[in-house]
Formats: sequence, structure tokens, C-alpha cells
Amino acid sequence: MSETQTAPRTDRRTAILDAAEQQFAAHGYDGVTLRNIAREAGVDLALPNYYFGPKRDLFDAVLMRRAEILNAARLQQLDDCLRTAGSAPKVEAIIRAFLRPLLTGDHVTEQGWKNYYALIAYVNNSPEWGGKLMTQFFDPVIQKFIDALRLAMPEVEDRDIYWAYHCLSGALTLTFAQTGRIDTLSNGLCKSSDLADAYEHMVRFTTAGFESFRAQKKK
Amino acid sequence: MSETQTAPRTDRRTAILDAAEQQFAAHGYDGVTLRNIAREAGVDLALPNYYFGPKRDLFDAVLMRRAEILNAARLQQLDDCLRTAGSAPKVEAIIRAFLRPLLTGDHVTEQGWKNYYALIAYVNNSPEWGGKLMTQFFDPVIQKFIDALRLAMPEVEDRDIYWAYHCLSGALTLTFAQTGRIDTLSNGLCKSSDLADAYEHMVRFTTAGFESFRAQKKK
DNA sequence: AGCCGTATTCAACACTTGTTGAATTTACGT
DNA sequence: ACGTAAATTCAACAAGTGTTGAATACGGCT
Repeated sequence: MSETQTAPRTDRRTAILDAAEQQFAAHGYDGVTLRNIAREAGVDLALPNYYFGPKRDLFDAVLMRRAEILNAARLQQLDDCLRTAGSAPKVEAIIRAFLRPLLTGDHVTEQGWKNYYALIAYVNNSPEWGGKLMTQFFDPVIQKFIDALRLAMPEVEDRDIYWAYHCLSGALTLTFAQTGRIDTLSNGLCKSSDLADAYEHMVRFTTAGFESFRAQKKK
Repeated sequence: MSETQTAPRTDRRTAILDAAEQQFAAHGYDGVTLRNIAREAGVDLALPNYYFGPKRDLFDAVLMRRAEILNAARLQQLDDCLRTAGSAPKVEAIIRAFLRPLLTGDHVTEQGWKNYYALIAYVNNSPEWGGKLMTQFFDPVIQKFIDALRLAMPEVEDRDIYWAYHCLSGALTLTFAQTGRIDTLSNGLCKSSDLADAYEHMVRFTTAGFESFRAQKKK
């Protein structure tokens, strides 16, 4: 009763972005048609093309919109963490700075952000775009986190740090995907929609994972 | 010079499965056309439908083909692990039984298996099928691994075990995706195609992650 | 009011999609 | 060699695809 009319008539542009975000997240790039997006956004078929050009450019626009917000929030958290910790930051603090802007706070309850996260999961696991797009949008920030981790555990080899980050990134990506798989697997004990719960468990799990590389190399 | 003729004329059926596997893994379900698959398999457009019925059934057939092989290998490893360890299995041994059949051995060098893994990554992160398909194909086996983990760390709550498995599954999924992201991120130090290397790092990381839940609940 | 640039609609284009039924070829037991 | 069922090809269908140019409506300016 409020959905159809709440976006009165102004800013069809963001209505298109929202609809595209939701559709792309749910069905992937090729699983979505422009007619689909237009219908969901309540606009004419030709309008997406008018604003964003071809379909592929619309997809990029959706990705870019929130990427900058996330990057800024993450950098802010990392700066705070490094400033208070000086030259010896704790691994757990860095991981929290990495995950907190994504999984805690008011915005995670908004459906738009959940859609965006699912879209990120889709992109990150797609061999077609996973490499290029994620690198393009997020790697500069991630490199700073890697640097911080190196500072936190200087005795650990770079290779181990990168593989550990790989594990962290995978766990985060699956959390984003929101497939509801852990719900059925755990018989309802865990809810994939409960990002705060996921946050606490991921912090604990991945912190221990990183720390484990402090010991000597091979068994 | 050998590709076009090596599959002489017999078993067009598996040629179609192979081509579909590779194409679906590379571009997703909707990103692939039957004409694409037929051309890649070197068969007529109508043949996939003749053998497998509609497109969706072909997709399921591709998924099913290797799922049973993996499930059998995993159960075998888990049985060995539990038999030698008696009633007190070690977490690391269980995780190795979980990952070894996937990431080590001769078959991982075959392109067919790599394609299948990428396809699994695609399915597992797709909100559309992630829940249902993975549950259908792999959950019975995974439940047995969860049981073994419960046996290995009886003082840990079920919720923590499921979330930890979630992290393990995410790391594995990203490994399967083979996006080459860790390659560029690490400047070539790590290779996403080196599954043996990924195996060792994942075992260490996730074992520590599971063990971390042995301590008291909250900080 | 009248004008003009922007926003929006409409209709249609050329092309690709999955699927199918009829026609043709192949393989094989008799 | 013949006949039969399976395997394979061919051609075509109806439906849906992204994109676009012309036509219309809108909103703010003098």
C-alpha cells in the first residue's frame, strides 16, 4: 500500500537502480531483462537505456553506487584502529574494522543493502567478472588491510597472509549470498539473515585462522 | 589439431555434458545458449534436447554426474578417519577428510573437474538455486561431517559448529570459483589454480577457526 | 502565454532464444 | 540384404531480447 506510490514521481533514476540491484542480485546479469527491471521500477522500457546507456553500463552503475560508501566506511574504521593501536595493531581489531561496516549498524536491515551484498557475492564468484570487477572496485582498500595485517603479524609470510585473506573473503562472500542454506542445514538454529550473528562468529573464526599462521611453517 | 576429432563419433552424450559443464561454469545458466553448447560439443542443436530434455534438465544432469563421485569419496575418507580415531576424532583430521577428495589427487588437474568446481561455486552462491540444489545434492553427506565435528568437540554449541562450517564452506566455494583474484591481489605470489597449496592453507586456517570455539562463549 | 530543453512514452527494428515435429541417416540383429 | 528402432539432422515456430528514433508530455524560464 505504500510501495507503489512512495517514490512519488521524482528520481526515477534511483528507482531504476534499486530495481536493477534487486533483479541482478536475484537472477544474475543474464537472468534479468530490461523489461523486467522497467516493470519492477514502474517505468517505461526505454528509460533505463536513456539514463544509463546499454544494459552492461547499468550493471556497472549499480555496482559502483554503494562501493564508494563501503570503501570510505572501511577506511575510516581502519584508520581509527591503527591510530589507537599505534604500530602494533591486533589482528582481531583489523578484522573487526574490515567486517563491521558491512555487517553491523542500521543499514544492514535495509533491503537495498541486502540486495547489494547478494550482488557482490554473485560478482565475486563469477569467473567472468570476479577477477576484474572486484579488483577494480575494492582492491585499493583491501591492500591497505593487507598492509595492516602484515604489520600485526610481521613474522608471517606474505603468501600465508594472502591465503588467509582468501579464506576470510570466501566466508564473507557466502554470508553475503544469503542463500538460506545454513538455515536448512542447521534446522533453523542459524539464520543467514542474521548478519550480526554472522559477524560475531566470523570474527572469532577468522581471527583464529589468521593467528594460526604465527606458528612454524609445516607440521 | 586433435580436439575436433578426438571424440570420434561415439558418446556424443558425454560430449554434450562436458561442453555444458564448461559453458555453465564459465557463464552461468542464463549466460549459455543451447546453440553455444551444441557448437562446443560439435553436435547438432537438437541433440541436447533429444538426450536430456529441456535446458534445465541438462543443467541438473551436469550437476549430478560428479556429485555422486564426490560424495562417495568423502564418505570413504570420513569412515577411515573415524575408524582409526575411535570415539575421539581430531578436528583437523575431519577437515582433511572433507577437503582432501576435492583438492588433492590426480583428478584435480583435469579441466573437467575444474569446470565442475567452478560450477559448484556458481550454484552455491546463487540465491536462486543455492539453497535447494546444494541441499539436494550434498547435504546428506555434510550432515555426517557435522556429526563427526560434534563428536570431536562435544563442549561446543551446535550453533557455533554450524557457523564455523559456514566459514569453511565459504572459503572452499571461493577456492572453487577460480576467479584468479588472489593472483592479482598477491601480485602472483599465490595462484588460485594451485589447489594443493589452497588445501594446506585452508586446513590450517579452518582448523584453528573451529578450535577457537572451544573457549568460553563471549569475550 | 510562449518557448525550449529535458524527460518520458510509443512502436517497431533486427536478432536470438528454447523447443519440436518431420525427414533423414545410422547401427544392428535376423 | 532387409527392416526396424535408435540416433541425428534439418527447418521452422512462437516468444522474448536489447536497442533506438520519432513522437509526445512536462517544467521552468523570460
